[in-house]
Amino acid sequence: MDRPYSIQQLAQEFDLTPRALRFYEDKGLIAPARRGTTRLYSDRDRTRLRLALRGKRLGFSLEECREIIDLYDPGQPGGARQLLRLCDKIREHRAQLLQKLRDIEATLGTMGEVEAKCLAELLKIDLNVRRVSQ
Amino acid sequence: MDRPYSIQQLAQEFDLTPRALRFYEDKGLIAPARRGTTRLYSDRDRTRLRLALRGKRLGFSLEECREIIDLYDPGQPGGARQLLRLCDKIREHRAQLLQKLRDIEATLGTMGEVEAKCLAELLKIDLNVRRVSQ
DNA sequence: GTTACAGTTGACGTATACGTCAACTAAGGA
DNA sequence: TCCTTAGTTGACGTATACGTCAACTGTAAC
Repeated sequence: MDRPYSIQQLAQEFDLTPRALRFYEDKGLIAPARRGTTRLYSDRDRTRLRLALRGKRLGFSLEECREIIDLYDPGQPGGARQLLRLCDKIREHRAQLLQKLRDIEATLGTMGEVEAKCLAELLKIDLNVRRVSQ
Repeated sequence: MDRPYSIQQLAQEFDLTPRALRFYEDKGLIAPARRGTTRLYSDRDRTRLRLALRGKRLGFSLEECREIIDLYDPGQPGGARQLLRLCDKIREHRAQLLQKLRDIEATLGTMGEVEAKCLAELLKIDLNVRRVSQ
């Protein structure tokens, strides 16, 4: 279950280019193993990539994505000081996410109203057409 | 209630620079009136700006923000063809928003788990400290 | 062995979203 | 009238996130 992926396989699966994957590696988002010079992507890399793209869709920069991923995928638990910093970062990112949540809800709300007006307008036009064509 | 805002006032209110406001104008997000060469921002400009920044926070490009804003702030109702295109765009943007919503929920979920583990770890450390210091 | 092909490392190019600076202007106060 | 201040238009610079191409390498199949 742990056979490695080639860069092309991973790129296809996530609809990216090899260039993008190498770029993400450069930014510390993933760190695939190597056989010679060739990159071998593990399931862990795949998971980190999935999280990174999730962050991207939410408008986080790659740097922020790396931060978030490293929260989820920590090496060692670390000491109390580290853990407190981790909790702080979590709270910070959560605040941002909740803001985005409010933004989405507001947008969906207005969008619904606009759609309703739009449909009402279309209905009026349709009624006119039927009236004239009779 | 409709006194115009200077570029500095608007910039301060939204924590932007005048340069950013002029850039947004260049991209068609806002179109302030002029007294001579000086820009005068109306409440409508203010509203469009608010919507634009909301879009930005959600990771939309300025171009996409313009599209979204123009959905909300249409000039004339337009014919049936226009209205149908409008509905299509609404559905498209709604799909993107719902995807972001799922992404946020997933992220918040994992974040909660990580935080719980983190707090548990801190508690363990704290207990050890108390035990040793007695 | 060699041919084909996937992969690698630079290096430069590009789109987006502004920052920064220079040079000019228009308006209001001493 | 002169000076200060806010605003204007270029123009170039910069960070992010890759695209693109060139030149090389390693590996697998024949």
